Amino acid sequence: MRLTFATEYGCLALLAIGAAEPEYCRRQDIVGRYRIPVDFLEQVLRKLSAAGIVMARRGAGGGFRLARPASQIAIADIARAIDGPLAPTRSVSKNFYFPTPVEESKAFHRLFREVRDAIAAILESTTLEDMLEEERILAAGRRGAPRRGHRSSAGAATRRR
Amino acid sequence: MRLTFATEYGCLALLAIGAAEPEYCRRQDIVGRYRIPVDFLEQVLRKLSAAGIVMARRGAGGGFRLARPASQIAIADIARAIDGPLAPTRSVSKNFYFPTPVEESKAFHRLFREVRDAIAAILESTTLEDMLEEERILAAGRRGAPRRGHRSSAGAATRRR
DNA sequence: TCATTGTTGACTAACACAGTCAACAACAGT
DNA sequence: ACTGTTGTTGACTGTGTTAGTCAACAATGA
Repeated sequence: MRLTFATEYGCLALLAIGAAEPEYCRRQDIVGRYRIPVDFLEQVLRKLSAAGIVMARRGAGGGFRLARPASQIAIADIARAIDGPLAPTRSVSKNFYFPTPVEESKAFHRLFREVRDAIAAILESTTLEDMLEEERILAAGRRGAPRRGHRSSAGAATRRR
Repeated sequence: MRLTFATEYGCLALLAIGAAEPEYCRRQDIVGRYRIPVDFLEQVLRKLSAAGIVMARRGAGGGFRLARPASQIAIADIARAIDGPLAPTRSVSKNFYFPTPVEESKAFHRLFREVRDAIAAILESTTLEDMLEEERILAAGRRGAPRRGHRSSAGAATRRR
């Protein structure tokens, strides 16, 4: 796995789209909230749409919204839709397997698979809802105690799904 | 982190070099044991040498050997020497930090850091010695019960360091 | 001195990444 | 039916990375 800018932009975009639910969110609104080149964002949204993560509606009052509840969208789904394999190398990828030299060593092959599992464990069990909630808590924290040494620290998101 | 062929070849090469200890291991010996393009291997060994993981000696009876005991070489050292950052994205890399878009979201930034930590935890705590031993056990297992349903399964390598 | 070994730097084809662009298609309100 | 708003699609480009090759060079041991 290498998380490219595309996936990073995709995550930010989904934060904006998720926050706008159940309203449709325009590309301009996304670009207004986060610093993303609008023409590039277009491509990213296309992939998210093709993967069935967001749905679009054209015309006035149109835009994008989540195709299913945020609690049903794992971060792993997002990364895979945009950047492909989560695995550090193709030969240990479950969804994008392809042979690579490391298969010549059983030990290293097993180790890399272990890395893959560790990555997947985190990204599969964390949902977009977790991220939205974490952002909300942080925003509330900043409003609640405007300019103080933030004490509540927001904690890790609760894992569900 | 994306583990390229270079790192995969490097791991295999170190398996050969480690197994030859305390003798020097020639490039030809490495290429004999594992299927690696010799001219590419050259570049990989150069990086491992520059990183102080292997040392070389020229001339007859020369070759490569480990610059320190296999138990002191973490797999993370190998990957970093050859492919750079372990982190899934530069903005959460400790050794190769560089800003990326995801920093606009505290929640995602934290999540990606968590992924980085999970990867590092595995790769920092596993050493080349663990890999050599795992390979030895597997080889012995294959010799011990030549063509049977391998029952002993070799188990996970013990973590040290 | 000579064969053996590693060292260095340059080179390349193919592909991925990040970004841009223009023409097109659907939808809502009037 | 018209108009403006919004997403859709495909093509394009410059830069860097990946994987691999090559040739000239430098040290070492016998």
